[in-house]
Amino acid sequence: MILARLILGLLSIAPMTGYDIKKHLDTTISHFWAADKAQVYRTLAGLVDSGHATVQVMPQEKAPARQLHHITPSGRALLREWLTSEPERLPEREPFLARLFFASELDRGGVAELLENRRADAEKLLAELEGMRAEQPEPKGDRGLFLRLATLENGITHARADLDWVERTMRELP
Amino acid sequence: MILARLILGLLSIAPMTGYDIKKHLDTTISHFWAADKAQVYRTLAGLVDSGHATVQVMPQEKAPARQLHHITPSGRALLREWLTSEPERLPEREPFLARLFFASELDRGGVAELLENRRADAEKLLAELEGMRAEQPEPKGDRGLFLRLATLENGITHARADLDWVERTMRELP
DNA sequence: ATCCGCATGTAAGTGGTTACATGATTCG
DNA sequence: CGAATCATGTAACCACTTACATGCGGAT
Repeated sequence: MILARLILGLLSIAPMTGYDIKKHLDTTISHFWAADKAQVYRTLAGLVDSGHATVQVMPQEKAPARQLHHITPSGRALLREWLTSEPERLPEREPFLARLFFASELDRGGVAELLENRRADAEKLLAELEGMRAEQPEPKGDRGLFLRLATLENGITHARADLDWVERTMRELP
Repeated sequence: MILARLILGLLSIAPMTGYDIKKHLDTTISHFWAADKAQVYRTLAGLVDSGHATVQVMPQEKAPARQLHHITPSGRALLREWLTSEPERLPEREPFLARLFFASELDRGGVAELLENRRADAEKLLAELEGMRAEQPEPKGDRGLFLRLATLENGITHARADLDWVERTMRELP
């Protein structure tokens, strides 16, 4: 459902193939949504079936024909409707916290190791996100760009918070 | 998979019924993992099938018999193995950020509303988590309790970070 | 030679959600 | 009198993942 909206959002910017969409998902969108290609192709087919997108076949000599997808007016209407509808909250799912919750089955060293590994991961993630942001231009009043950057800032804020938390927890571990 | 481990974790503390497990999931565990009862019962049956748990039927007069589940040695071994195995990272999925990314389809007022709704939600979540923590005792050197509280602290840290971020974003929105 | 990028998809399986189904007891 | 709590589960569905399958061209 949300993937369908995300794809409509991308198609609202420009017509694209499944392959193009997958590339966007893996780069600019990766810090807040993941989807694999099987699902992208399936969802895209669904959007065509329901009339929210149309396909234009572009033959190529050296590769399979590009299936260029265009958003339709009903697709654009659906996108706007989604943006103003009740926000959906996904259930929380944090495998690391699940482990930590039961980590007293391990000895103190085992717990410390679990935390140290998490600290290293958090540091790496933060560096990655900061690297991405460094590549982006300043928004300078462009609201679209500002909002796209804001999603990245959100990721950075959370990554930093997680790192702070893990360092604090390591210091205080009894 | 992770739910199976979580259930083993609970059974390692005390024998429980599916109903008991569901109650724990909805309270102490709710801030980092969600599961509905259909899935709990199915997973529990799977643990029995694979020999990681056994069932003891406790008949009652006024309600259906309690199916009390006990962890087996192989179940406990599996739990420990999980705690020390490579951490799993779930794919990111943040529907709100997905919306924000494409929110320039709306006018400035629409974007401001989206952010304000998020701010209110974040504030509510933070208050809920802080309420939960207020009910908990001080760990005083009890590592198990300290770790369970740490997972809650993690939620609070992130909720606070999100609130800061949304307030900053609202102030800077062009 | 081998891997990466381009470009399409299908098949089978797992994990998770929603709705259905039952029935006694207790509290407001 | 109605809602919540205790206590069990099944059936159907949906979303998502993993593995399979193909094939050319360009770079290392």
